[in-house]
Parts: sequence; structure tokens; C-alpha cells
Amino acid sequence: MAEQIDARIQKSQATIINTGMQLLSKNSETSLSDIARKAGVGRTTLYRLYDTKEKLIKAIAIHCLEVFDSATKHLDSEATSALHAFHLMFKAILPLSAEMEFLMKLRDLEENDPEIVAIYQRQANDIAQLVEYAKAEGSLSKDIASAWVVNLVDGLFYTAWLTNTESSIDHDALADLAFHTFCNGVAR
Amino acid sequence: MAEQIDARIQKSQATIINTGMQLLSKNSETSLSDIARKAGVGRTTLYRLYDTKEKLIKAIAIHCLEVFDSATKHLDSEATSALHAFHLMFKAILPLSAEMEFLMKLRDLEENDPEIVAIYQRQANDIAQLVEYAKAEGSLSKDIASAWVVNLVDGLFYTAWLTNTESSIDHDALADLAFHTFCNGVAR
DNA sequence: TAGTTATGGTACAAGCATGTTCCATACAGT
DNA sequence: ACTGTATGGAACATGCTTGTACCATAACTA
Repeated sequence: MAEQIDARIQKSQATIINTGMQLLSKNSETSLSDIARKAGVGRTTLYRLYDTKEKLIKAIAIHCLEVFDSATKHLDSEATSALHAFHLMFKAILPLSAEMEFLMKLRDLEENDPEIVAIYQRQANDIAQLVEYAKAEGSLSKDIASAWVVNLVDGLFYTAWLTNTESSIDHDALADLAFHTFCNGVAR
Repeated sequence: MAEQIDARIQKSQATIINTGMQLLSKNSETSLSDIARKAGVGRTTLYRLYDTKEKLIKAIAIHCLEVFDSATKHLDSEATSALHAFHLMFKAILPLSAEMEFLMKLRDLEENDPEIVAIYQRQANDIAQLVEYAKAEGSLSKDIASAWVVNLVDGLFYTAWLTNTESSIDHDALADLAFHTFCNGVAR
């Protein structure tokens, strides 16, 4: 059923997506020539696979979102409670710092694409639902606006990413820190 | 002692900095022509006041950092405790969403400038010291890495900024939410 | 009011990134 | 081994942005 794709194309796409993610994260104005050179691929090939720079960025963004999806896929079945699901989510997402960085830095370019916006909203919706479950089971405060809690998750992703870039704390410890902060804050 | 600056220059600089901050926040690749047009200023004038695009961005960044500085200036004298200082900080910083957005979106361009990096580090240092004070007075948990707490402040700025762009919660309520989350998290 | 100075418009040069076309070559599928 | 297809290099066109130079005009300062 799945169309057989030429092995050469698959290889080209994989390296282009990866080096594109890497370079564009560091500098969102990186030229396609730079990406092609670093990827060890002809500039022509890049244009043949992705018509425009815009489409390349979109392809990378969708790739990142798919990585997020598959990382959190088995979360529903493994979590023993809504609150536990948040802990598992931090564990699953925080190691994906490259994808996180790309999505954060190029957010504005992505926001103009309806397809990407749709994926974003679906994922945000999933988290929003999880917040409601947690409130229902009594583990999250009902007095706090759900919108705040949803964005707090992103804020803790950001906090962890920041900490990761400047210290040697590993992802697992960061996930524990994020979850603890999420539940109890940092006061004594 | 302060040199008298021509009123025309002052006016030009003010509008250029403001519209530049606004446009570059939305799209970091905005051209100087666009900024000049939107600012109602000749492109020549822009180049006369800021030699290159890089210098303009730097000038805007420094402006934003100065706004942050003056907003948190009277914090030491007003705070009744280290913990209270964090609350006042949220109240003071969260309304500065335009400046926050600019600094966040153009972080990578700024990171290459030693002068700006120095300001960043000084401000980070101030927060780090505040964290130590709070730990010393017993209001923050000593078991949590200070680096995490410092970045959490930024993470909560980010959370508040996100929430502000998509909901109608005002800055004051957001500051209370941020402070409450900072201390106690969001669990019941 | 007189003199100085900033402004803005036009014109110009140069560089760079995007996007296209063509062709010989190398590789994948069978 | 054979056939079709992807590749990469070169060459080219184009448009946009940066940065500079000049000049008449308008606005500020004293």
C-alpha cells in the first residue's frame, strides 16, 4: 500500500531534514546553499525535493511535530493517573531538545500555515483535556485557569531547555524538576 | 553635562526604536526599508543614526534591557522579603510584553554581542542572588538547583506572555498566577 | 532672524539568495 | 546487466536588501 520510495530520495530527505533543523535552529536566516552544503547534497536536489524554502521549513516543522506525537503516543496507556501523565510527558518531551528549539525559533513562520496551526491546536487540545482530567480527579487546583496550566507546560519545557543548554543536568533529572515544580512550585 | 541632542534626532530615534521593536518582533527578517516606511522616516535617516542593521538591532536590544532595568530598579527598597521581591518582579516585568517578545525572538542575534551578553549576565546574576537570599531566609527549597529556579523565572515570563497573547487575563492577574505557581505549583 | 544641522528623496553599486534549466553521471530496482 | 530515475554541477535570470553619495529643503538652536 505504501508507495515504494527510491532509497536515494529517502536518504536525501533524511539528511536535509536533519541538517536543516540543526542549522535553522541556530540561525533562522540560513541560506539553502548552506543547508545543502552541510548536508552533503546538491542545491538542485534540495529544490527538487522541496520546491521553496517555505516548504522545506514546513516539512521540517511537520517532522518535529510528528516526533512529538510519537514520543507521547503511548502516554495514555502507561499513565496511572492524569497527574502521572504529566510526569511521563516531561520525561518524553524534554530529550527532544533539537525539535523543541526548531519549533520555538521558527514559530512565527509556522503560524501562517493552516496545516501546522491545526496540528498545534490538536496537541494543545490534548494537553487541555489532560488538565481537565487532572482537575476532575482532584489532583490539580480547580481555581487556576486551565489556559494558564496548559501554557505552563510549555513554559516548563522552555525552562528545561534553557537549563539544559547552560548546565550539565540530564534530561531525566530535568523532567523530575519540571514535574515537581509543576505540582508544588519551588518554595520550601 | 549631558550633551544637548537635537530634538529632530531624539524624535527620529524614538520612533525608529519603537517601530523597529514592533516589526522585528513579528518578523525578524523585516527590512530596514519597511521599518523606515512604517516609522515615517527616510531610509537615509535610519542609516545615518544606526550605521548597519546589526547596530540598529543592538540599539533596540539595549533599549529593552534598560526598560527592564528601570522597571526593577526600585525593587530592592520596596520588597519586604526575598520572596516578596519575586512577586514584585512579576508585577513589574509582565506588562513589558513588547520588550520581552523582542528579546526572546532575537536572542541569537544578541548572543554574539559581548556588550549585550554582559548586561544579560548581570541581570541573571541579580536574580541568582535573589534566589540565594530567598534560600537563606528559608522561603525557597534548598534542595532545588539555583540554576533551575533562575530559569524558572524566565519560563514563567514566557508562560505569562503566551497566556497574554491568547486570552484576556490582565497582567496583574498573570503576575499573581506566576507568583503562585512559582511558590506552590498548580497542584491541589 | 541667521546660521547650522538634520532630513528625505533619488540614484547608484554590489552582493546575495532564490529559483530554473540543462546535461552528464551515478545509482537503484528488477 | 539493463533500464529508468535521482543526482549534482554549472550557468543563468531575477529581485531584494544593504550600504553610500549627493542635494535641495525643512527644522532646530542661539
